[in-house]
Amino acid sequence: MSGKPTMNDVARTAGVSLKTVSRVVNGEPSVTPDLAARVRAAVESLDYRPHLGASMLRRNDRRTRMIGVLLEDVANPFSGALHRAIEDAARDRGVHVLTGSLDEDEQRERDLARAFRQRQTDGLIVAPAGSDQSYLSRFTGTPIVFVDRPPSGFGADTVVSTNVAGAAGAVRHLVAHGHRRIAFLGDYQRRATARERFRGYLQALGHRPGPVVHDVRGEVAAERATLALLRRADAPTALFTGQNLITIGAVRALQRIGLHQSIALVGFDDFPLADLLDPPVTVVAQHPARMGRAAADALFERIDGHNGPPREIRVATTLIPRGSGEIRIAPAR
Amino acid sequence: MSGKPTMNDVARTAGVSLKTVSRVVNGEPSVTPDLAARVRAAVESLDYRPHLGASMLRRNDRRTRMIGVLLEDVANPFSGALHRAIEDAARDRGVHVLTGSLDEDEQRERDLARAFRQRQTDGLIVAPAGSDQSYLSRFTGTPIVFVDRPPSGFGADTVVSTNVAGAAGAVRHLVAHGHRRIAFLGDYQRRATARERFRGYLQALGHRPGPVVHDVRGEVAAERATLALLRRADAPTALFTGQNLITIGAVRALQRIGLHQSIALVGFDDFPLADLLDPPVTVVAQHPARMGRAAADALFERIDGHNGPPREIRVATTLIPRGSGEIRIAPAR
DNA sequence: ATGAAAGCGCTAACAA
DNA sequence: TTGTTAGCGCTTTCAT
Repeated sequence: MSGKPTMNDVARTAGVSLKTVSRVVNGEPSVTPDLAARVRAAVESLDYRPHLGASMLRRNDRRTRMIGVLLEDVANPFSGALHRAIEDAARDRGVHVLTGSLDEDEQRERDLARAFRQRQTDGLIVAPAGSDQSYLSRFTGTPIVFVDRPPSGFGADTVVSTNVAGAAGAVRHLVAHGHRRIAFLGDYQRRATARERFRGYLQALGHRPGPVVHDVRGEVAAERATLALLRRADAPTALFTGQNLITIGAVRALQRIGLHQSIALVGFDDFPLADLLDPPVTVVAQHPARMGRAAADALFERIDGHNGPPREIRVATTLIPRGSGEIRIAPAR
Repeated sequence: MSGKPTMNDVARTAGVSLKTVSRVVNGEPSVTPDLAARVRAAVESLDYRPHLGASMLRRNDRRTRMIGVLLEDVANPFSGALHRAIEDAARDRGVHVLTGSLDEDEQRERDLARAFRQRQTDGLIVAPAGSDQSYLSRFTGTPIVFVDRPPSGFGADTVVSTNVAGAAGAVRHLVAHGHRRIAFLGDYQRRATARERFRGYLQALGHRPGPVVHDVRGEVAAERATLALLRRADAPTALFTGQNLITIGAVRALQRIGLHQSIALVGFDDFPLADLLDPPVTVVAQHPARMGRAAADALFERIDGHNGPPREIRVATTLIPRGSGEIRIAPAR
């Protein structure tokens, strides 16, 4: 009786059997109002809370009502928005969320996936860091949904942006403003998303692509790459940046050399305060909240027993013209 | 055998007793190498993973190696940074993190705190939404640490910024640049943090405060309040904004009426891209990563049995001059 | 060094 | 309607 009270303590206090307490706690109807009241009083006076772990151990459905979410980094805005949407969907169902940041580390992806599974999470939502998810094939009984990036070597529901169409739209937008030499600055090409965005870029430009820089990683690298690009003899008149941080790095570079009003820029993925910069940055916005919701919905369907083939859910992007993408090409003189 | 393998399945496969498997799995030394090898082989071949819930149920230390973290909103950058720092500290100890967003809803705070406790989390880190945490006094055996905001009606370790000193420093910075009419725009005064920042403002200005607007909530309200302030006869020459979103709202207002180069601004709490705005925004930066780490460290100390009186841990802020706060007062003409 | 029995807190299956 | 018994997967205690 010194530690937390158990069902047995409640039973003793209420003068009923253990099972009667269980019935009341679980809202089974077949209990006399009189007894139920006594049980509830005992629960109240002892401040008894059922032990979910113990109950789940014995229960037939074996649900922990807990899911695991593996994100790139819970501190970045995109991951944060995904996380929040998943949390909201989970809350509607009384499910709690375990999270972990992967930092592009595939070892951590495997470790965390295993650890969460070992905690009997009812399912997993994964924004993959590694380039091989085949280790998940042993995860029988734990539904998995991928988000933001498609998996390799393992099939499951996947929620991703319309990367090709979004990138192509961005580049066509620049073409419509008179640009012909449009540069591409993109993330690691080993990532499917980066490849897709590059594909969209190529698609929009037909067979006349501009200068291309792949495998740009992070803001600082993007700033450097942009500066290098603009010093070239065939310097582009417009930039298409394939990712968040690359866009910000490019903005820094343009401001630094005073070309922010003359070189056009469209970035893939929106970011906070993009509309407050000078000029405001035109982006292809992804919709992380919709993506998170879609991923959670898909996961819960699977948890509820849906058993169809893997689905690919594409979430449309939105071009948001704000200024930087509408800079027209300087008239030849 | 159709579901996940249990320790018993492993024992049968390896031809040893259940307890021997338990010993091997838990790394107890007293097992013959020969038997240990057989057990490990069986574990491997069955892909056996111990059931953490079951083990924790029987174990003496009763640790789930899971903590709960209640934040304002996992999607906002400050909460995200806190969360990430806590996650990193937890990972060092093999602990996993359950999170929940409170959205300033005190009901949700109580519900989630209870729910996490019911899941036997080893401890809780709470950024309180409500103005009364006395319900936590029933949470015996579950250590709690507060972060970002102090609790009311319940004593526990608390990690907060040096709000008074930070705010006073910001205002003195403006005074040093010639300003005398410095406005204060602050969050809900029922929040201790908002009150502290206001106190710092008053402290720096002695008994000659400028125009004050309290209870500004959100970006849009801040923009409106700023516009109203600047239309007044005694319009301030400088603004001190007591919170993130208020700062951004003020920036919008200043840009909109073209006063961003003439009215000085210092904001409490840094935000992404503040340095890319025009002018770059001077802020009193908080250090959410340090705060999260400090909160996690304090919590783990408590979990490990430390039993001293509640501690208040203050994390120093940093004034980051970027431009907006160094605008000098326009010479009288 | 190994194993058998008991039991963590709870629910399923069955009985009264 | 209520209670009894068994047992979820594991660790403890105590015997061998």
